[in-house]
Amino acid sequence: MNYWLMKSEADVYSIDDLARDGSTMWDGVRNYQARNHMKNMKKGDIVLYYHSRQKPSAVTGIARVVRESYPDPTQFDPDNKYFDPKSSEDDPRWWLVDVEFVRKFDDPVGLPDVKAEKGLAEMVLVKNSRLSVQPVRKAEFEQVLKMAGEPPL
DNA sequence: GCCAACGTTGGC
DNA sequence: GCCAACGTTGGC
Repeated sequence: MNYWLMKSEADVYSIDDLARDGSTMWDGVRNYQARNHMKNMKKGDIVLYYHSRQKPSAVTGIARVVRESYPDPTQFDPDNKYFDPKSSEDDPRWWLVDVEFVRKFDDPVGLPDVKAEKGLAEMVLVKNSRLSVQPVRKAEFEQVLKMAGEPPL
């Protein structure tokens, strides 16, 4: 089983929205690296849920992959903001997964805390702040859980 | 709200 | 195939 981190802006789709909906399509990713990570996700993989562009940005909970990659339907819809005229149903360019709610942290782990933690210095989140879907090492996942004061999964 | 870092596009 | 121009992300 693998671990990942996925970013969302809290006012666009927060961990509370995911808790309410139960599960969601992770649509709208238009970055090849992020897409490739989603293509590699397996059912049951665990996801750290991260809120970006807020004060402070923070890991706010945990989600789980419930459906492995399939074409992002928004790329084919001309009325959708994520429409991609260069993509086709025969050869889709963008793929996504479905994730389900697992847990919301009572005490989110803020980015400054992540950066201050020596054991997390190699996290993609610290090294490349722009990637919206990124791999996480098992030890990193466990460290973040510990910092949140959360019991193991 | 600013702007640095990064990714993509397109002219040549 | 290079690289300047442009657009977007996201920390601050």
